[in-house]
Amino acid sequence: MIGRASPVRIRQPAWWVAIVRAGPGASARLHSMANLEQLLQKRLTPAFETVAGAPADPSLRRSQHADFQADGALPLARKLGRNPREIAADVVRHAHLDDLCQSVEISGPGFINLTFAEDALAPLIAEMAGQGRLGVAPVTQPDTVVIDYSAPNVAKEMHVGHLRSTVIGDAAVRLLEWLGHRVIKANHLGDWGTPFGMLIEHLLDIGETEAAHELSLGDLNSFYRAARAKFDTDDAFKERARTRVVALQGGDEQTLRLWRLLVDESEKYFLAVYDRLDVCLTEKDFFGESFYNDRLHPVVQELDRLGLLRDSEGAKVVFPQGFTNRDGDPLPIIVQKRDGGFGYGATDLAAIRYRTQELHANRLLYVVGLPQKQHFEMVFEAAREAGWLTTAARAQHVGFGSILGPDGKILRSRAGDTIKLVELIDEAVARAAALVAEKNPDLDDETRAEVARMVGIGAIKYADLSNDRVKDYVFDWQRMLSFDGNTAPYLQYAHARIRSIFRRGGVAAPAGLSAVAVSEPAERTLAIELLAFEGVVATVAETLEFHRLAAYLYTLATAFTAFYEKCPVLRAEGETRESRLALCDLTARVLARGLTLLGIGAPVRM
RNA sequence: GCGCCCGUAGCUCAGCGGAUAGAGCAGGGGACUUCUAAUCCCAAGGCCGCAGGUUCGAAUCCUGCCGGGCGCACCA
Repeated sequence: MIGRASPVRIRQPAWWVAIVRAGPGASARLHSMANLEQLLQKRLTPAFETVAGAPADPSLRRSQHADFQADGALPLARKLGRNPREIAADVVRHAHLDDLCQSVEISGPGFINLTFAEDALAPLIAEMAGQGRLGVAPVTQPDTVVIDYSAPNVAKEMHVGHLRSTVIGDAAVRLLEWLGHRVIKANHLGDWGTPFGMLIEHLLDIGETEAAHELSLGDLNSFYRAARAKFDTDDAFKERARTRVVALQGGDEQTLRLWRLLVDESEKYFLAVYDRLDVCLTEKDFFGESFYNDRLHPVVQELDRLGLLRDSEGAKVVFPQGFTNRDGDPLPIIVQKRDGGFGYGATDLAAIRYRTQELHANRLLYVVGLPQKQHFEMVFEAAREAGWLTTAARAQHVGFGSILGPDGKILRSRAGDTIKLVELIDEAVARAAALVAEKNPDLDDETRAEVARMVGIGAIKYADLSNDRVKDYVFDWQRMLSFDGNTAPYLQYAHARIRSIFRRGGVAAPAGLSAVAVSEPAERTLAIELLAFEGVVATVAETLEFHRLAAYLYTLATAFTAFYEKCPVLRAEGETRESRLALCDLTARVLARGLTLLGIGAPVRM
């Protein structure tokens, strides 16, 4: 019953890169007009093909020298035996760009610098502003995605080790659901296994009422420790615990009732934590290890029938291809232990089989720490060999690094214990409340409390999501709660500040504009940034690299600030004012949407 | 031993085949009768761990080292 984020694992820092098994289907999506890169891609690809005589990548990217640059002419030089500048010129001749670009220049060794025309940007922004979905169309072919995340252990406290899985998994749920995929949240609760013998016996010792009381208070650690202490020191207790495990696995009704009590109380507690953390997990999302109990024997039988099952030192195992141990021998997944019990390998295989064959999922995400990378590689390989993971379905280990303290070691309390998640949340909200009170004393108590909650929780989540998830990151209150830099409070403030423009001006966002002026450089920069939203969302949906979305939002907020410095809004008049108000509103909506996708609230005032 | 990950400015991090390597923080210098200064501007700060290689072009790809960390059967 050691959950996926077991402290044993978390204690050990590691940086493991997630494998992204590129399956056959990045989800199909509609071409969006509100994506400048895609527009250029569509125009340049045929031109490159014509010039090269074969499909050739235009190699488009954002540029410091123009809005975009296409570098695809350079690699063609050798292939075609021509000067790359001439190739670039040829491509430009064949590409229809007049209606999009005000300038197309060839520079350096053969870069094509592309600058959009105001007349092209104006209606695109107007169109984006007119849509609720901000230029991001729902997918045409939704995936059925199972996201396996959070995974706390029954009768054990949720601690910082569960933070990343919960936060990253929650962001994945929000993003993929928003894009129109069918998302199934799978909270792989550690609710089964040998420790339940001692936990149930301890429960009996102190009485059900007292046990329920302790657990409902969230005092899970002391409950677990007390059980553990007796188990380690009291032989009679140890024997009772062993007997109890047998009864549990044998389906003894009284034992199952007590087990259920433990699970129920723990689930209530976890739900309270999720609520405080503002994550989407509900009581319907618990798919604990015990859920697969009935499906373990069938897994063994089917592996046997397929000829994949081997006997090794008395245990039933499978040897997925391509893995060896320290002696160079094949590395097994233990399916059934020598004593007849099942290990996590069996549960994980049963879960894959269930998810692909019964839930008909075609994308499986495992938001689990990087030390388990090899384990998942092996399980995925075994599942492929068994035919449970086919080319139509893909599994992705969404791995992540550790959270470090200021000393560069795994984050712990000063006493050296793991830090409870609730304590972390309390501190974040308390710090945020102090900050908000100091910055804006005019807010009423209720608003201030609500803002503090959004800022505090947002700071924790954003600190996590704005870092490349495969790397470790340093947990630092000062930095994550700063209103400067790439932080949640900065983005939230940028959003609130825009909303205050409308409040102060007593105006509503203009609707139904056919064009939004982007003649000022700061307007142009902001417009181009806004139109990049769709591309970023699509990329992140595939890679689950949420720090890219975070970086985008920060760049957008920066672009807005520059615009706001240079371009008066309420003091402007006529069409200019309308147009700028539209830019303000659109920026605020993209910021709010982006933050929402990350699971972070965007207060309208703060 | 085999395998995997990380090493970029003083600090925290982006960039991962394209032009002079970018932010934020800290430190230096400026800008407030404000559309929220909870802000912005300027300057300074880099043998992109080291050495080879591939390429028209390498922080980015390959190989080998160095440093830090992790995994390698009945715990998940």
